[in-house]
This record gives sequence, C-alpha cells and structure tokens, in this order.
Amino acid sequence: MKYNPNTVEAKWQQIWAAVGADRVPAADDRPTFYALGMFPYPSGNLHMGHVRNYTLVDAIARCRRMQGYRVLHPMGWDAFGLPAENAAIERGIHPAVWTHQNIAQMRAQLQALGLSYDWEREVATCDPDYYRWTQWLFLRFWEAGLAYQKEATVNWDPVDQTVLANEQVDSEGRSWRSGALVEKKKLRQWFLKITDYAEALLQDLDTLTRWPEKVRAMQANWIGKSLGAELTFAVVGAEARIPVFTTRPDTLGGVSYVVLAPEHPLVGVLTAPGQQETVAAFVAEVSRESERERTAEDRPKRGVPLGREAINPLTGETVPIWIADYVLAEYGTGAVMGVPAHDGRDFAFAQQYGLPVWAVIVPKNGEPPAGAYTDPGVMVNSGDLDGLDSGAAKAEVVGRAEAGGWGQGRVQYRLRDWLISRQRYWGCPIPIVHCPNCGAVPVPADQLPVVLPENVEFTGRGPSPLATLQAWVEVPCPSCGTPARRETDTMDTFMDSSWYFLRFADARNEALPFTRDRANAWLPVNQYVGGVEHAILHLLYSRFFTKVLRDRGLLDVAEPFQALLTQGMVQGLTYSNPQKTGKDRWISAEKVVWQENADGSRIPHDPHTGEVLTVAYMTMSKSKGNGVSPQEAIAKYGADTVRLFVLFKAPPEKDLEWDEADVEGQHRFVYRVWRLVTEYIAFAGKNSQGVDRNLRREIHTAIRNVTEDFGENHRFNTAISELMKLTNALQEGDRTSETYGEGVQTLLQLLFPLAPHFSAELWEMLGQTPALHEVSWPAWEAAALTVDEVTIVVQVNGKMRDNILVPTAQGGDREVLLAQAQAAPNAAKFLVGKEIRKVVVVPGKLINLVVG
RNA sequence: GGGGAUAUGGCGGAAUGGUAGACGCUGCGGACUUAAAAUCCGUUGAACGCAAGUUCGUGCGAGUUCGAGUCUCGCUAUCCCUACCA
Repeated sequence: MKYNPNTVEAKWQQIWAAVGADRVPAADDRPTFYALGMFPYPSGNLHMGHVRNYTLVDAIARCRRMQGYRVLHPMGWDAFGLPAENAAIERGIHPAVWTHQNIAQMRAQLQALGLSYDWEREVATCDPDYYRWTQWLFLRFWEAGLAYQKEATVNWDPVDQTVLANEQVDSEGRSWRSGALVEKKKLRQWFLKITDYAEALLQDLDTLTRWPEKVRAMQANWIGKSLGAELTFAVVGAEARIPVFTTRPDTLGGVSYVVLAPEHPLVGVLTAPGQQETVAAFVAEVSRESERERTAEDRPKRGVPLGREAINPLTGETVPIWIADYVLAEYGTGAVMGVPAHDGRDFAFAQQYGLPVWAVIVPKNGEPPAGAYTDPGVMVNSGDLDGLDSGAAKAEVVGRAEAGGWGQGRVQYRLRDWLISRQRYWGCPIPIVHCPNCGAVPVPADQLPVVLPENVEFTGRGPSPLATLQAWVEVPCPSCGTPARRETDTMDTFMDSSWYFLRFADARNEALPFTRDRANAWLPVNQYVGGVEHAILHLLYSRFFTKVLRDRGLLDVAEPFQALLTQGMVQGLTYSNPQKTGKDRWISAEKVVWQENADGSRIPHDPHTGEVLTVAYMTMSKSKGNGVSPQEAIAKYGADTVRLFVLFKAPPEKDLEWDEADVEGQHRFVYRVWRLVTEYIAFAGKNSQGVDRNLRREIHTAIRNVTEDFGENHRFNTAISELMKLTNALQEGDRTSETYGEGVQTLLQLLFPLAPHFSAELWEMLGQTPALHEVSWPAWEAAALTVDEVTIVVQVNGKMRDNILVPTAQGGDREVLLAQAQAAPNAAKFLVGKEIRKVVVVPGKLINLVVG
C-alpha cells in the first residue's frame, strides 16, 4: 500500500479528536505531568520556530502519557497587543475580528502538525472570560499594596499626539509611524511593585536547578543586587544633604567631587545664583536627548558645576558639587561620590574637567595602573585607615558612618518596578475608577469584567481610543456614587501571560481564575519550553505573579516552572550582497539569480546588480526573506517528516539549520519504515519461528537508549538515531524469526511520540489493538541485553593495538585477559623486547599493558 | 566593562576518563533502468602503504592520569545576553 502522508495524518487527527485522546483524563492515582510550550501571539501564521517549540513539547507529552502519567498539555493565545490595533488602523478591521480570524487559522495549522493538545482548555487572553480574571488578579495586587500610580516618563510622538511603546521608536529615536523625533513626557502611570520581591526572586533562582544556567544568570544580572552603603554629604551653606549610594565606601577618602543626576530634585535647591543659567541650559539639553543618545558608548561624559561645595563626612574636606549626564536619576539615590582614582567613569569625567585625582588604595604588589585602580588593595593617604586592607576599610567606614549618623550599609537592586500602563485600546482594561472624592477606587468584583467597548474608531493619532469614549469613561464612583472617570489605560500584555499557565489548570472556572486545589494539583509546570528571548521578562514576571499569589493564599507553589528548556532558533539559507549594507542587502531565495560555472557549480547572483552573493545560515526572519513556510513543508513531506526533521537535526537547545536535503533524508527514513512494516505485514504468518538473539538485543538496546534519551535531557536527536539503527537492524534481520514481529512493534511504539500519525497507521495495519495512543511505553529486559562473548580492547601504553574476544564471564579476569592480550598478534608486536610493568583492566572493556 | 555559552571530518552532529567521528546529509563508485527519477549495495578525517598496517588528528599551550574530545590551569576565536547601575 502506498504511503500518503496527508491522508494518513488527516485520518488520525480526526480519530484522536473524536475519541478525545488528548483530553486530560479524570483524576485518578496516576502521577501528573504538565507539559507546556510558550503560547504564541496570534499573528495569523505559524513559523518554524513555533513548529520546533511545539513539536518538542508534544513529543514530551506523548511520551509521558505512554509512560503512565496523567498529562496536561494545553494551548492558548497571547492575543492582546499592538499588531491588532495596527491592522485596525491600516485596514479598518476591528482588532477582535482580526485576532479571532488569526487564531482560527493558526489553530488549524497547529492541528495539522498533530499536536496532542487538550483543546477544551484553550484560552485567549483577549476574551472577556479570560481578562476578567486578569483584572481580578490585578485587584489582588492592589489590595496587597503592590499596584500603585506614579509619574513616569513615556515616549511621546508630538505629531500624532500619542504615546509610543519602546518598540515603536526606531534606532534614531523617531516614531515608526509619523517619523517625528520622539519626546519624553511625564504621565501618571500604573506600576507593580516587583521590587518588593527582588530578594525572593533572586534567592529562589537557586532552587531552579533544571533551568539553564544562562537564564538564571540573566535573571540574577537583571535583578542586580549590590551590597554597599548610603553615605550622606552635608552642603556648605545649605540645609540640604546629599545621600549617595556606593559599593566602595573604602574609597570615600578619595572623593574629589560629588555629582547629581540632572533630574535630581536637589538641583534646583543647590544651584548657586551665578550658575543658574548654565545649569538650566545643561538640564534642558540633556532632557532633549533620547535615551539612546545619552547612553551611547564612547561618548564623552558631560557636566557642569552647581557652584557649591559638599563636605566629605570622613575627612571634613570640601569638594565641588556637579551635575552630569552619566549619573542616572533612577538608580540608587541619583547621586554619586566622584572617586576618579578608583572608578573608570569618574576618572574619565575628572580628566574631561580637570578635577583632581586622589589615590587612597594601592595594589598589594606592583605599581598602580595609569588610569583608575578598581581592584582591592591597601589603604594609603587615608589617615588612620592607612595600611588597612581595602576590604576591611569598607566595613570600617560603614561602621563610622553608622556611629556618626552620616550613613549606613545598604543593599541596592537594579530591578525597577514594573510599569504596566499602556495608553492603547487592545489590552486588558485596568479595573479602576478615579473619583474626585475617593481617589482611585477598584471596580467591585461582581462588576468584572470591565469590558472593552466595541464601537471604537482607530486613527493612530491622539489619545487612546478608550479615553475619547465618554459613554464608557463616565461612570459613578463604585464607592460614593459621585460622577467619576474610568481608568483608560490598559495593561501591558505581559500581565496576561504572567498567569495563563495557572488558568490552564482550571480553564473553564466561572467563579474564580482557578481553584487552589487545581492549581496545586498541576503546578509547577513540569516542563516548560520556549525561546530564550523570554529569559528575563516573561519568566521573571511569571515568577513574581506566582509568588504574590502564593502570599495571597491562592496557591501553594513558590515557582511556576520546574524545568525550563530554551530551544534554539531555526535558521534558513540566507543570501546577501556583501556590496550593500542595511536592509536591502538581503535577497530572498526565490529572487536569487543562479549562474552556472564551467565546472557545473552554481553561483548565486544579485537579480538587480548581478553581484555575487554570499550564502550563510541565519535565523529566519521576514526582513531576510529566508523563512520556510511550515504549511508548505507539511504539504510536501507530511507532518511526521517535518516533526522528525526538527527533532533530529540538532539537540533542542542549539540552533537548527533548515536544510532541504536533510528533510529529504528524514522523509526517506519515514518511507523506509513504511516499507519495512508493510513488507513484513505481507510476509507475516509464514514461518514465524525461533528467537533471533542478536536482533532481540538490538531491540532492547534501542528501548533502553531511547527511554534514556526521552528523560530530563530530551535528547531527541540521538533517540531518532537509535530508531534508525533499529530500522537498519530490522532491514538486515531475519523476517522468519518471531523476534522480528517484536522488533516491528517496538519500533512503532518508540516512534509514536515523535511521528504519531504514520506509526499509528502502521500499528493498525499490523492488526494491533488497542490503538497505539492507548499503548504503554515498552520496557527493556536486562536479560535480552546479555552477550556470550565480549570484545576486549588491547592497549599497549594507552594506544589501541588489538581486540580479543573472551567469554562474558571472563571479561574481568585479569589472568585470562593478560594471557590472550600477549598472544594477540598485533599487540604482541609492541611487546617484543619490552618488560610489562603494569596491567590495567577495565572489566568487559579493555586491558592496557604498560611496557618500558 | 560585566555575565553566559560554544569550538570535533566537506556539513549537521555522536561519544558514563577507556576503539574519536554513532546516526544522518553531501560527494564518489556500482546495481537496477532503453534512459532518468526513486530504490538498493559499497565507500567517504588526513598522510604513507599493494596489503597487513603505521603515523597524525577533537581551537592553542601546559598539567593530572596507565589512558584526556571529556578533568585542572592559562590563552585565542566566535556567538548570545547585558551595560555609564556607582
């Protein structure tokens, strides 16, 4: 019978859906397993990155089902966000309509891959049934004092009169839509107090032993814990005091100036009369610069003096006070003590403006470097601290500061509170009403959800569409009934995705986002799989949510994701013209002009200029035109081949090169199995007799190795190579033995999690019942793995010289091995005239003769 | 500047401190075919050799060990993340 992937795949997808093969089974005494891939944004089309991500999770989920777990394997949609609003602006289609169309299309694409989702738990974050609970959870944060408002800087497009997201500002600081230079503007914004959890988020990284080291390091860096001190400088002739944060209190004696951020609140107070204009001009100039300009590398540091002096609390010396663009208002106290001798940035600044450099630490041995000396050392020029180790001096200075009331030790985190306000329509409305009497009042739970109004006009200009809808905005205060106004900001979409894994545990609950029991039953996610691009934000926010919800008594787990796998990118063949720079150097594959050389090799050329192109594998992206459509690949080869290819070509965490020849190779493998099994079926029943011990050993070796490869490390690439070996062994094996049938069945069982459709079909054709998705994972028999004789490697001085064959029982017998090794002809050559000084035996493996 | 990762044939990649290169791709040779495709068989790290085999070989340099791709120390290169974070 001819193998037609598309027919076979459609058939089994229908069968599994009809019998509910992928639904979470009712609770019983089996252990649970929660397998999750990061849910996608419904752009409308699946790309290869999705295919790889979800195939990995599916293989894990299917294998765990066969191994006797109750598996939760859900899928949903991260469905709020800007692209839907852009579609509305550009094409006049409502974001909800556009989004739901895309979801329908992508759901069909996922289904064509044969992914074993429990679709009854599907969620879309833009549906009121979901975002109602996002709002409900926001109010739990509010109750806990973890949601608050404050002024914050936003990107403001002066032409369109609208707020822009960071990703809508290009590298030159211009609006993507209007092209106007983006300005900074202060607006009152909502924040979540993630900084309250900085220490817990940092500490618990240690418990995530099955996360990649890389991701844990990235999160730790992002949280950025620094141990140091806050020290206070008094100001000559003024009441004000300047607190600074430093990690190097030992260098306090070397301070030659104090410097504030231009935005520091004390700037106005402290500026001397004669410096008013200079300072005002500098502050204005800095505020005009974009973040990018201000933080650009190798840009000279700039500043101006305030015309006033501060008093060094340790030495009593006076030093000038400056403001400078290299000091950040948001970090620490927004003020820094300038120690040019021991800080690279301060050194550069001091050089620029001729400020003095006073060294107070020298290396233990050797000469101090020409620039700043930032390593530990010995104190000098520091009065009674001289001779002290700089580490000890740190503690001493902090001790004196605490005793003298001018400072104390302090922990500083780099992590900032999470700004969740977005001035847009297509997001979850923040369930708050602003009342002139009561202030910010939460919308009562029984009035949730605050539903997004539908009759909205999208222009891309002016304030958020929500703010212009008077009928929606104007409501009575839930508390006192006074006419009040709804909050018109919506939430960052990361809010929606910070708890979706909890909703899947109880997706159809209409009374709560989830019950505590269900959450506890399924969480933490046993295996989470996604791209490393979410290593910080999504994963950190989800951890934060989980900890807050635990502290609010909504569930009992401290961490949402027990094991994390960050899969590599999918790369495509990429043609670029080295003569060009920028976006137009990429030539998509179908546009490349091929010219044949005399020797038959084909060289790619630019279709416009005729220049020779370079070829490389690069991450697939629209702009490079190097993407491969999953739909086309599935139509051409079938989902099983595509699945096997993405699993085989590289280990999961490495980048994967989409190579058509390798896809063909995988297709050949599928066909080979098909032919092998159908030929066996045609043959079966004739002469089935006897056990083929060698074949049986290969079968059970394959079971053992594949089972191990399906463990925590998810080595699907080597699992598939084991299956290829088993296939090769069967091809060479004796069909008349009864072992052959065992081999064929085992092959299909092991293949099922990876390539479910055609293995299920062949299983059925074999006449096996029940259907393959109900069959459990095979176990290997230790007895089947034994051999009568083992090959022992003979080494002389550690070099392989010969092999000997000995009965298994004697594989560790020193005398036997030594005698045979000396007799082995090729080894013997290297023993002539030499004395054996030592014999090393590794039982069952090798014997090494050390001679001299 | 800080952090993380990686380095093995023509290519993707395998190798609990014990036969380096499994498995696959490509290339080459052959079978089948009127021919081609498909399929099947053989071969495919380098050098020397008729062969048996020998020598070299896992980015570079040391070290530990009977034995190192693997462990230790020191470098180099590439990639990714992050960054005036005081």
